[in-house]
Amino acid sequence: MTTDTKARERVLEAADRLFYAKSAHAVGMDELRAEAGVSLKKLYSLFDGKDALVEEVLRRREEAITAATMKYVLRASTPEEQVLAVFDWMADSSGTTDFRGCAFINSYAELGPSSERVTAVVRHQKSGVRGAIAALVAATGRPEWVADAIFLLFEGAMTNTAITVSSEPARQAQTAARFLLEKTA
Amino acid sequence: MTTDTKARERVLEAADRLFYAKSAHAVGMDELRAEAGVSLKKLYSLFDGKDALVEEVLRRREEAITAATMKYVLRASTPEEQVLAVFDWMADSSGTTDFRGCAFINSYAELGPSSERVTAVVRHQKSGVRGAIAALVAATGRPEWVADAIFLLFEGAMTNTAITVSSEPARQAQTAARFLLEKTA
DNA sequence: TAAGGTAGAGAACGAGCGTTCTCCACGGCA
DNA sequence: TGCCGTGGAGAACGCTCGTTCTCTACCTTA
Repeated sequence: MTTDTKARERVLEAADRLFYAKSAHAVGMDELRAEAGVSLKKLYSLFDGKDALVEEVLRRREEAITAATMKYVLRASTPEEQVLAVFDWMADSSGTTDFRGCAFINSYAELGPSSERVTAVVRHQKSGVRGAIAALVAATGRPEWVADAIFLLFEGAMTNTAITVSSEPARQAQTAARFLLEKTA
Repeated sequence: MTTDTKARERVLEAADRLFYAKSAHAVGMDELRAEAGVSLKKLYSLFDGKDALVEEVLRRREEAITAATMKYVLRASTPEEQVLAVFDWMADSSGTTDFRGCAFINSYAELGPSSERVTAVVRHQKSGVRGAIAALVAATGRPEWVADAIFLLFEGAMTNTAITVSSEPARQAQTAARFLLEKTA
């Protein structure tokens, strides 16, 4: 049904926004119901409870973030600039006041110990990001350890842009990544 | 009273261990009471509720981590090796199976949105680590942006050693930091 | 020994949660 | 028009949690 698909999307959008902003355990199903504009009955007919909803939100966000970052990457012309573009995405994203860092790291911190499935989704996203950066770096002809370093700079900058509420860490990471690319040319 | 001091320390030690391992909201006050071997009455006579306990645990952990890391740093002979020693601490720490990454990032993810005080403690720890690394790097004569980069490598490696359950990220970050120091000599 | 105070064990309380159930209004169809 | 099924609103349920209260045993002291 189209109405079901739309309601589903409204729930996922609201859940993504609320879980990310307030952490999952701080968002009740009733608050989510109100935000999505559906009844509790429909909510539970669309999803198998809160745990399943959290997992689906994370999987959906993984796709959305990948797509958003790729927009920045593909806009760049040289392979080196493509690598550095991921930090432009981060700097722009952290400009919004509701930036809270990496949703996967956050979910791992909150739910990882109690949910093997959340842990699996988080590991999947991390290996995906690492692989994507590795591919971009490989296209520049640099060795793999440079990709490892840039991935870790990316991860460190994600958490610290959130904590410091500033895009500075994103720019600092970009500066370091540029240096690594230059000195390994 | 000595008995109060000892009970206090037992509670803090148990709280630190349990909160870190399972996240704060997943640990009940009764579980904590059992683990610390005190009565609920004593627990509430020693601390002003769970929120205050979480904050005190974080402050205590900040001191403990700083001291533990400094042991590694002071063991090294040259300024450059002192900088790199922080990654030895991380690699060794992540060897324990109960390593869960940075307790401050984890707490920020879980409690930051709902607790301004937790956020303040986390910011304090992050600026402390950043300042400590900056001081070590300054002692080597390198520019400050190198310190920024090494701090972000450190942060990224902390989360990813936990998620991947491996000390590889710590070593990768160390390799990158060594490269940065060499090329800015 | 008797009294009083202290501390532990754990019951009790109130709130909030995830989830299910009840009730009713409404719309399609014979 | 009368019936049935669908879906929404929100009450209800069972559970867990943080916090407080009650009761009792024990230790101290006059």
